[in-house]
Amino acid sequence: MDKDRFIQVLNILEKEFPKWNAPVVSLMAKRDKRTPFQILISTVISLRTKDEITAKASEKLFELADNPHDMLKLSEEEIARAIYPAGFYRNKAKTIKKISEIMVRDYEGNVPDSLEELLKLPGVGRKTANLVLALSFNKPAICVDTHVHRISNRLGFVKTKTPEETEKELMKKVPQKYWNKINDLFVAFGQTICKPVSPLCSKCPVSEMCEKVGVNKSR
DNA sequence: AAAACGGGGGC
DNA sequence: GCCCCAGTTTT
Repeated sequence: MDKDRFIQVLNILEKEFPKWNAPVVSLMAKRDKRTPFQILISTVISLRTKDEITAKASEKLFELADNPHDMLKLSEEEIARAIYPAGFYRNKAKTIKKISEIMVRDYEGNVPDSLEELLKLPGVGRKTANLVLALSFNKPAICVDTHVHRISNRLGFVKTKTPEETEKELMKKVPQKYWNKINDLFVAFGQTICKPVSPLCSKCPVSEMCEKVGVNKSR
């Protein structure tokens, strides 16, 4: 699959899943009204967690604290309780607390806006850092989660083993103006149609361009 | 009853 | 590279 077809896929998916209105991407629904801190914390909560649950857990936590200073007033137990349904709650609570501490101590309560600084934060890897850059600071970034990794490979656009390889390949092959659309569209697409197991190829709007129609497993 | 879930860290 | 975190939803 060449570059033009990949972009064609993005365009088709964009019609299928209009911006801010994707069927299940509720984490994104209010993101333009969220502060960078809220987006960062939501993204931490979202690790290995569906976005509807993420959205609910985030709202509950933000009722208690929506900035790093207030967050530090909460105990780990209180944070864990608020985000409990999202899973990995103890790890995430610790991470949220540490991040808040670092923001207050080193960044005057702000979220750093460079990839290097974000990656230094505990619990923040490439996926999280890139998503924060894209959503909080409107910077071009390709956020490669399991959906982006899987779908890019299924389409045959890349042949990679790790998300990091996928990120590099996509950055090479896709013009920058499309970078921020990829994650949005592939997550919506991946959760509803191009699912990891038993994808709904018969309902897929881009099956004609897919090299793996009828696959039954992840890649 | 299993497997899967918008990863990341520790080893 | 492997294993852990974890409850809820889906198959």
